Amino acid sequence: MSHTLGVRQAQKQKTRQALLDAALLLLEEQSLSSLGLREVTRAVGVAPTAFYRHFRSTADLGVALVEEALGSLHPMIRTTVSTADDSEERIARAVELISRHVEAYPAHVRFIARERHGGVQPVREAIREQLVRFAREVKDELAKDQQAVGWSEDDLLMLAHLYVDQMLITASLFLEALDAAPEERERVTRLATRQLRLISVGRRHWRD
Amino acid sequence: MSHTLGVRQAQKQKTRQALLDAALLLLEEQSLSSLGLREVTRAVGVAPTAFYRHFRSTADLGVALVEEALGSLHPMIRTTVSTADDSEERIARAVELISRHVEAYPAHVRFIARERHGGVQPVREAIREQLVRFAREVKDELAKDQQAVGWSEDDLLMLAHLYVDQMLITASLFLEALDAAPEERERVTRLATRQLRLISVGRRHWRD
DNA sequence: CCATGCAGTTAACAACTGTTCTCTGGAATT
DNA sequence: AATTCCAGAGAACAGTTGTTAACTGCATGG
Repeated sequence: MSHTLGVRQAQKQKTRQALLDAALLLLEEQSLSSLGLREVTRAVGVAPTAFYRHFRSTADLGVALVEEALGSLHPMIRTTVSTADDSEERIARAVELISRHVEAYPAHVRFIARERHGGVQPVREAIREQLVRFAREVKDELAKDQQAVGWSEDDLLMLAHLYVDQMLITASLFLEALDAAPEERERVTRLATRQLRLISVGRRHWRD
Repeated sequence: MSHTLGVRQAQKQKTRQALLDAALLLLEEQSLSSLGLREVTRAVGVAPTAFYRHFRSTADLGVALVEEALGSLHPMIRTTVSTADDSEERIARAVELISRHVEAYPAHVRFIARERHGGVQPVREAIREQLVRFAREVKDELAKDQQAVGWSEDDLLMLAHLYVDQMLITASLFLEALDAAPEERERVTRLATRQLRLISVGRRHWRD
């Protein structure tokens, strides 16, 4: 806001972003726990020691990637779930939204799916933390709906987590189908749609 | 069956199992894609080159671990879902069964959760293949139930995948809660129970 | 009993890793 | 205009990795 940051810091952020981008690319066919510091700097074209100017370790870089990746997932999840009442068209729209997001940011989706249960503890925790935040937001969104009158806070949070997990599973399926035949993507769409539908039916008849 | 296998092959299988065990132990705090061949042999106490007598690569060892880990998950999933009609007590029993399994084979559960979306393609495919098999079996089990009269094959398979995924999510939550306070495990139990309950409600009111 | 098979060993290789210390050029500050 | 600061370079380190080749000892089958 105050002023455009100097040439110095601009260049620094530029190489920092280059490191993040290169890492994300390399992580398409390996996990973070095997990603080497030199490997990343080599891909960017800077000296290995330059890495330390930006990150303490590759685990540290991983945590930064969590922020970036879930920063892009955030608006997607909000939009998806805020329109997640039961009507058939809205479920279809939610699935479509997930599909589009996977096409737009495949590397981000892959990273989160892979490192959520991956071998680097700080990264796992960062992801878990963010997903808990998301679930809470989803819960707040669900609470606004008229369907939620008889629901306890705990039950709403339970449903929210179900939605968030289901969303990640669906995104992961779309990811696997990315370079497959279009009919495969159609299959995933229909599967995800019906699973969401079943959850919605359960939600509608919960208070019995 | 035919005859007890010779001293030679017995010893071979013994070190092979030792390699698998050591690998599983090392994989508690890293992913397969960073697991080194020498690391494993060092832990067992054999020469690095001995590794090649049993596995082509660590990826190959990973595929073998999939067989082992899902071999132990197999009966668990069958039992869980075959008793998965709607009654409250049976849901509770299923969750209890998952919890017990995680306590009995934490390393197996961790391995599957971690490598399902991990960085080693052959292992990912092996896991996916096995889970599809499981889902098919679960589908067949569901088809036997009286509730399944109006259901199409596709819808049954859809529900089966939902159950399988939910089971893995729950197992993973129990795993994280393993060395936490007992109250945390109780929280996971109640969460998983209600999520399964919601799916059951959706299942009961599906044909509307 | 002797010859073969084969699980595991030893040694060596080129390549790679993370981390340290020292240095440099140019932007930022005074 | 002079000084400080600091992102990145360069070189070197001890340690690691996967893979090769040639070997040894012992259980096995003829």
